[in-house]
Amino acid sequence: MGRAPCCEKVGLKRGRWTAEEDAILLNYIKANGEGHWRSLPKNAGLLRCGKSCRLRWVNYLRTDLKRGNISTEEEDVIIKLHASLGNRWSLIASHLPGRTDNEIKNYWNSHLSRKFDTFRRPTNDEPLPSVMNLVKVSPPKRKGRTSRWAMKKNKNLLGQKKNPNKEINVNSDAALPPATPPVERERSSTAKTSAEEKETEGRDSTADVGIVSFSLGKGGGTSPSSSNDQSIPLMSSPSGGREGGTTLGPLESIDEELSLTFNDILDSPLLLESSGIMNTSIETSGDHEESVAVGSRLERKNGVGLELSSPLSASMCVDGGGIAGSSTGGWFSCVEEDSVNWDWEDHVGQEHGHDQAAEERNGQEMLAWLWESDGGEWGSQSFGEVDQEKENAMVAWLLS
DNA sequence: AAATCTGGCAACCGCGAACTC
DNA sequence: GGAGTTCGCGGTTGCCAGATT
Repeated sequence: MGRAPCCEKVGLKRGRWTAEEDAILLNYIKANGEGHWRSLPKNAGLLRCGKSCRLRWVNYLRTDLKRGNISTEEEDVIIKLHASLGNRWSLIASHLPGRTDNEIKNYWNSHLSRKFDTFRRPTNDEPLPSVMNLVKVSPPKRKGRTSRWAMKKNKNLLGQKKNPNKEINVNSDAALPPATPPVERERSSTAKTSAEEKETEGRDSTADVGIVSFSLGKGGGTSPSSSNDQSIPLMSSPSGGREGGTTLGPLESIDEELSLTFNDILDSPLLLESSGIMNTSIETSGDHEESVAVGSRLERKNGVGLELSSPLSASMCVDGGGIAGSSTGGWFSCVEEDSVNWDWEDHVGQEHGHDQAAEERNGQEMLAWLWESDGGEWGSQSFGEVDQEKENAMVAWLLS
């Protein structure tokens, strides 16, 4: 079915909205309510496309919009939800009252995706480095403007400058936001500033290489495992570490306190002093421990699989019921974004003879395992505690 | 002081789903 | 049930501020 243009575009104004147009639109919606976007411009006397009016309202004029910085808490939510939901900005925005999908999308594209690019997954053409270098090498010096983060930093140091030529508010009505104001995303916490500084430093200077170590603690526990005894907790099972199996579900179900965000890693002194080697230790139940060096070796023993989806998150699964030897040890990824997802199977799996057929087999095994609840069918036990793990795994697996 | 360059963000575009008649 | 319309979403574009050369 074809789609008619939302409106006649001839003679319509485009580009930035003026304060006057904002006032007209705002007053009209106040009087008549939102909706009927197609007829709204005509009724309101605006020479704008209905879609444009809607967008302006949704992204800017709505009175319930939160103005100002994206807080670190919001940023963490964005990161986690993006890892879980992907680029479903409207869904992500629905978890952040007062934030619009466009705002979040822009924030992700301009702030967060760049961070993740640092840790991007190697392309097929690129050989997997024997050591995962987490520290950026200094790029060629570039001409032109520095990053806005650096600018903000400078602003903080030098004092706030005025922004002289932004549009003025059309009236004094407090309900009417200024038209296209400068939105200063001053970072609100010292931790964030610290991360930004690291980011800037990482770009502008040649970093020495150090060692990054962290451990995967089961049930929220952190098990110091690296040679320098420094470890930071990665995401842990929301169910808290039951003997015989730990599976991470979708990110939203993960205990906030136990999840490691990208900022946590960036903020970690471990990264600052890093040499690029990530030593990952998994302590599953106390009776055995697995250690892998990220990017170089992945040992898969005793049915333990590890998938480090990205430096943002790592998930592990412990064989507890019949999927031993699975070459898809990481049953699902909490990160859907390809550029972010560091899929062990692409690299390590080959080393271990991983192939497509095996992957399909494992998918079937996964299904079989999930199906084989005690009652033999879904719902027979209404997913008690024992099956919650499987349910989570199934949901994540299907999402992936 | 001018030119160059880049990041950030507002706005646009096109598609598909949902809705209406 | 089908055609037309509206809405909402995600990707992309282009303007602008301002640091650097």
